[in-house]
Amino acid sequence: MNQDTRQKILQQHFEAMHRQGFQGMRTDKVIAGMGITKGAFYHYFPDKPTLGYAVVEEMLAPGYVSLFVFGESDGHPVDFICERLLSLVERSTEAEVCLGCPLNNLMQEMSGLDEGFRVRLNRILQTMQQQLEAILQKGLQAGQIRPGTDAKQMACFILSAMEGSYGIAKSLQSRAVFEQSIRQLVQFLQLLKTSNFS
Amino acid sequence: MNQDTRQKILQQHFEAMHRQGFQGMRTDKVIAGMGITKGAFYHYFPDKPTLGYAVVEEMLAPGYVSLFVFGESDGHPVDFICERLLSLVERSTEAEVCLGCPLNNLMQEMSGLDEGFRVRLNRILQTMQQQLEAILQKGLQAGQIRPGTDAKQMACFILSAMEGSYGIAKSLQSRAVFEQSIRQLVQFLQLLKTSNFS
Amino acid sequence: MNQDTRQKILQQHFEAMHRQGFQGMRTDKVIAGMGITKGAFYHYFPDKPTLGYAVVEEMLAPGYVSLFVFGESDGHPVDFICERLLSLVERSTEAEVCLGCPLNNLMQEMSGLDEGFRVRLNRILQTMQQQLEAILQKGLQAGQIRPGTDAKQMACFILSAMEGSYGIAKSLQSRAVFEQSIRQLVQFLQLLKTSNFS
Amino acid sequence: MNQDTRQKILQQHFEAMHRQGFQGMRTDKVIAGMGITKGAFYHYFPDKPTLGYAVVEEMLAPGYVSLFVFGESDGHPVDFICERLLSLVERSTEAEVCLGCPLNNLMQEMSGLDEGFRVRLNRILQTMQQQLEAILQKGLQAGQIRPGTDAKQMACFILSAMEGSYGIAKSLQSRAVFEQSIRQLVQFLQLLKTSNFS
DNA sequence: ACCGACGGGACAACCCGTTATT
DNA sequence: AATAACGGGTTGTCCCGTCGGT
Repeated sequence: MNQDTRQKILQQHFEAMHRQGFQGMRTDKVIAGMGITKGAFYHYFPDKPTLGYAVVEEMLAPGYVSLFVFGESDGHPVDFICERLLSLVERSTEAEVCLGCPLNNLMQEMSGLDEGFRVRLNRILQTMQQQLEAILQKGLQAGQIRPGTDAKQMACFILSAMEGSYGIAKSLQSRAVFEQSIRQLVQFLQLLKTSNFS
Repeated sequence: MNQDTRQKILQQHFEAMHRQGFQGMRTDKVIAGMGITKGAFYHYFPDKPTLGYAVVEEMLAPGYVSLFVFGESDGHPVDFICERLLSLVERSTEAEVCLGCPLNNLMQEMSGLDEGFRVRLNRILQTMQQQLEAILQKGLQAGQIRPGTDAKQMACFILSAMEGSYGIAKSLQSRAVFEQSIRQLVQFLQLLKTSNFS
Repeated sequence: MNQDTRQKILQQHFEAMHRQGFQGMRTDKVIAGMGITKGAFYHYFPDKPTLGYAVVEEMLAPGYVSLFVFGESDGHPVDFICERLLSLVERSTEAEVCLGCPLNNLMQEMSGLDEGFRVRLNRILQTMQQQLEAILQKGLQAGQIRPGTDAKQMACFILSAMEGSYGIAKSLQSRAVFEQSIRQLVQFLQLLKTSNFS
Repeated sequence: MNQDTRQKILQQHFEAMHRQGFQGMRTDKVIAGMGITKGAFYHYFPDKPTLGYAVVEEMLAPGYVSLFVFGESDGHPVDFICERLLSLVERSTEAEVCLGCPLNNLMQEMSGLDEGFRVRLNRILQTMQQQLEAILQKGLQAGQIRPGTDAKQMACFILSAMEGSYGIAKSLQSRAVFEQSIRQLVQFLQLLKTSNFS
């Protein structure tokens, strides 16, 4: 396995999927654009869906499952989560926001159509949810987070608001909207802190 | 113009787009499934994109632009918004949640690819945003909403969280997730009320 | 349905199947050779197998199921069958023998691979077998055929010898072989007559 | 030359050809199924047709050319031939009959398409024909077979009926049909004996 | 207003064979 | 003796749109 060629195929198709969606992406166009041939493509991947799954697992997942990894010295749980959300904003360019969050794009397009995509995308989603849940749980036990907060539901809501912000900003083609929306989320999350309640 | 046929074409294609997306929808199949022929379709619509635009404007838009219409007797602005959000939850079935919000689906799929879709979908989005903004503004002026709240940004955030909830719930194929996520949003929104702060 | 175009598609593909077999036949080549386009082909047939089935039922079957239709005034059963077998020889040209019997060709190629072909080809085979069986039965009851002859098994054997003759002659590319082989069969069949036994 | 690998390639491809025909057989699949790679295949065979020819000569031919080898002590010529035909029936399983006679399958599929196959398959056919012819000739000279019998034509007919029986039985997927058809042939052949005529 | 035959360009997947390499 | 990457032509199928008719 020439991992170099395989990696290049994955990379180019990841970008094409990001731009046009999985269904809209044309493998032959991408292949021609790379200067390789169909033979090379089908040597590494049996078909288009399998390539798509590989893109999800090898290109998409790593960036997401490492987003909310919480260490001992990462301070207040809420601050950590907020910092991570804001880092998404800082890192993203106008162009990237306009293309949308690759994870969100694929979920909306493929989750309802293809089992293989759904399970892989949900795996990412659930990992992030569990990470957030664990962080919030820790804060609850440490008395840093307002009692009564449902860690699991809150984790789910954070993901919803985060992906929703990506989605609305994509449609409105505006990084500013993304930033504002995430900042609103962050403001709300601050209210989860024990100290912010009398 | 037999508006009946036209309407049926719109309806059937709306459902197909909801299920498979615009690109995934095959006009051939939908037409055959209706028991009519290509001639009928191309009599009313010059091509596939134009049909798509008509679906957005005539099938999609009405339901959304009427969602946040605020009357004099609708009580506290925040309560109104929350009530409207919860009505979305109540009205939706498991199946509908799994198919996703038609507006969100289309935005994620087509906003980056087709100008015609983007402007029409954004029109819906902006209408809802302005309605929410106006409602919040009213609450601010009446002293019902905590001063310092940015009405425009909050409107945008509400839409993000709402559509994000739809999106995550769709991928996880769970109406329960949708409900919990919207309820979390509602809880946060309650904190905007003046009375909830000491 | 423009039966004219459909019929031409069937005719051309029948000939191509006769020459190259079903798997070896390339629809696009045949289509191009006809001067029509893929659009026309797929308007009449959903896929290649379905076309193949139509060829079997509409092009192949008629000639075979009408071969052994026995009337009141057709004389001695054995003579009738022999006459029909010899008519096959007379009608066939050197070229036709070299291409083989279309029925036999398809049976050998497709019966083991495709259920749809097998049932349709067997339908033809069984019709011929039942016709032969009925003819022989009649001869038995009329005392024209040697008692003890198993009509069903004999019918089956006649078909085997007939198709086998086609097959061997095809491989040896020789109409003469076909003729000699059928004549041997005819000689044997004469021995079934009551009068030929002392 | 590692004859072991070469032999395994031949064996596996022989089976695949028996199942799917030469054109239907995919060298890719067979090679992958063996756990070897293309390099091994193309080390021993320059291309697919050449492999096919080797299968015919090394796998197919031996079994057929040894079928009708007549010794001094083999008794009455007709009985010998009948015994050999019945041995085919006895040796064959239901599954084998359903797959068809490898020789017959290949002849019907490839004789009209490929010169290389035709000459090799005809070589087998002609060997068997000459063997049968010689046996019958011997019987004629010894007065064991009815004078007037044309040894060459009869040899040809026997092969036709034998392969035809295989073919019809294959299509009908029934070993019983094969057995009955061969038994009918055997009964007819008994009539060639001098002693059976008054 | 609607029908249905057809054009025509994609597009995914298949599969035989070559070549550099060890 | 054998591997694995890769080339590249082919094949079946799909599907949007057109056009002449009724």
